[in-house]
Amino acid sequence: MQIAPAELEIMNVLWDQPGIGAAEIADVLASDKSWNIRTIKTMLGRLVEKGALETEAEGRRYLYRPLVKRGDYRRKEARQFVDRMFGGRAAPLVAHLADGKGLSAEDIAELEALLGELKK
Amino acid sequence: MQIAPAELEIMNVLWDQPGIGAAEIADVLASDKSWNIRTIKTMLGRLVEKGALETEAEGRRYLYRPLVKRGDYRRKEARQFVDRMFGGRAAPLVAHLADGKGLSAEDIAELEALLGELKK
DNA sequence: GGATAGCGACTACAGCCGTAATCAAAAGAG
DNA sequence: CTCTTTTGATTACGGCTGTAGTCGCTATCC
Repeated sequence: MQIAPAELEIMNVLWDQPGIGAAEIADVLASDKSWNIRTIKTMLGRLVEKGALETEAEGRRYLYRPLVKRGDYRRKEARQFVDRMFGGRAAPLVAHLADGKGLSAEDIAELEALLGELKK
Repeated sequence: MQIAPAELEIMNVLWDQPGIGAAEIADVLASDKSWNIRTIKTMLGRLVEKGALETEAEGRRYLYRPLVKRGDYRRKEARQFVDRMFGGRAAPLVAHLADGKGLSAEDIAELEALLGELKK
């Protein structure tokens, strides 16, 4: 399943707070996006159509809930991205992030811990 | 500048072998894509229009050469991707790749070396 | 020297995306 | 009950993508 960038913003809200309605989503997004509520509803409709969300009627409105797990989606996208951009090699990706100062000290510590895990 | 996935395939060929023509690109891609030469030419045209490629006339054909550096492009895309999918944190991305067995032993070794560098 | 093959330029077209407007129904305001 | 507001449903529309087809020109093969 294919989730467009703008749709992903909606999914992110719903992954954090499953089971809310269009208006609540608009409220959450209002802080950094200036999307018309219409726009949000259009994207909700498309996401339902795609099978990424399910709806539950609550009175005369819908509550939305993800059908796709955030982790699963991220995993799939991460692999696709690494394949497209780096021929499937993860190391160059990290190298690029590092190079562009995309890694905080915290990230580095976390990565070290991760690698420790992986070596076992 | 925005390079679409299919266009990126073309760019990858040209980053490896700058200064070749449409037919050569088609040859290189023939192994894993089944793109009509027309399709390739269309994408070349769009890439030139976007400023991602420059052309040099050689007789009655063009040779193409990237104007965008592979490293620069990758860096930008990597950051965008991490922002979109992981809220800007690189560690979760690597964790996901690891989880899905996207990391070879070689990758892990490479990452360790990288982290060693970064800690300095 | 006429037919053919290969080239770039232009055109096509459907599907997806971002961004919404319009519409109809229902629910609440008076 | 009638008017307004809210909500989902349907429709719009231009730009980007993937995937070519057509046109006109020129170099080349008989």
